[in-house]
Amino acid sequence: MKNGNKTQYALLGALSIEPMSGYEIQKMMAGSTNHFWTESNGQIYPTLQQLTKLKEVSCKESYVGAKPRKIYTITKKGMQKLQQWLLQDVVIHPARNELLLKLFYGQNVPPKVSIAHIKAHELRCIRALALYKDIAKTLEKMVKLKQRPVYFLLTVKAGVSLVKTELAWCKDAIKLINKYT
Amino acid sequence: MKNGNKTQYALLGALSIEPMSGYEIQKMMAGSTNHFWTESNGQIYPTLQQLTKLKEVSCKESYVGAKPRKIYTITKKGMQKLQQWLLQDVVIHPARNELLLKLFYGQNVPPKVSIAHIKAHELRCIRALALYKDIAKTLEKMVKLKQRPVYFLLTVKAGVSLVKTELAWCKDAIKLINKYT
DNA sequence: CATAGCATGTAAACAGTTACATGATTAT
DNA sequence: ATAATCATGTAACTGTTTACATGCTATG
Repeated sequence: MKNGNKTQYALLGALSIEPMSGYEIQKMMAGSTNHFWTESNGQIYPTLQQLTKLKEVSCKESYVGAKPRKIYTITKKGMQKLQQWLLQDVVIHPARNELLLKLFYGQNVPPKVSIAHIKAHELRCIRALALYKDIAKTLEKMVKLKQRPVYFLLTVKAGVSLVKTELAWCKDAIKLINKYT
Repeated sequence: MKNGNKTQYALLGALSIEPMSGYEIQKMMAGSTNHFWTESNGQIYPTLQQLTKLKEVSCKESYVGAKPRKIYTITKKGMQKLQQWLLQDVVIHPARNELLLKLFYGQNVPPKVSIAHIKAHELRCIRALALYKDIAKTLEKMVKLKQRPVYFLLTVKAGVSLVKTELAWCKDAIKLINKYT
């Protein structure tokens, strides 16, 4: 596990909130970080084992009936590693947007094809926006009551405003295609 | 080379504009698709060889002095493959945003750390915006004169509006942190 | 008793970057 | 001369997803 591996930091971060099992980390991420970070279980389980070996997390098995659950807790060493990473400059890694790639080469197909791609994207955005707005509203109240740190709210707000911008761009883009093809 | 490999489509698309060498494809992408798509030379050269084997591009060596340059041209077969891909629904692959990940776990470090990350992002955005705006202005004129398809303009406009939104979000985010920590 | 969800894990295949290697050409 | 850039390519490493395998538990 090299230093560039970000899965480890995502997991340490999750465990900095509270002790969790691998499965719970997955569910937690699905409901909160999914729009800017995902991890597959093929990454989560091996990485948790590696972090255990490095003593950056500790593992306690608890049983619900005969069913074992491994609850991981971040250690002091793990916490220090997480903090050290948080202090470092953000590393930008190039984005890949398949929609924009297809539109860029849209000249090779009829305009209605590109318009259909944009309309499909509009739908995805509308769905995402509804989701984020609910989460943002709830978080906003909790932040004001100091029941939750402001940091979660920031990321949701980023999601909301970016999706709104994309929606406006979709409308604009369709108009442009209709006008100039 | 499986069907999911998108590098091949990015290259076929590039060659649908005009015949180019691998090096020129790289340069072209650096100046136009970089904000939504990049390819490294470790991907470009092998993929061009595979596409040649599949007869989706043809290769002609030209010499500038003793220096060989391989100019690739898209074939009918390659064009059909590109079009078929353009017709297919856009496949969304999960985004990864390290800035938002670090902010999400910002509770573990002093607020000034998160604010510094956001300010660094602001700088990146300002630089990107200046770049995109120039390109957008030029393209806009060319589109109106029908000297260039509208599709390039769409992707730059997406870049401009997203970066503007990010800039506004940065200001908002810093205010929120200052208020609630 | 079947099905969905809980829970953990592995292996294979694929994707992608980085560093290295090579050598010509152009500009200073 | 020497540095930068043009130009092509390979190999090693790392990262990531997908599909598979396993088996328990709760619900209708």
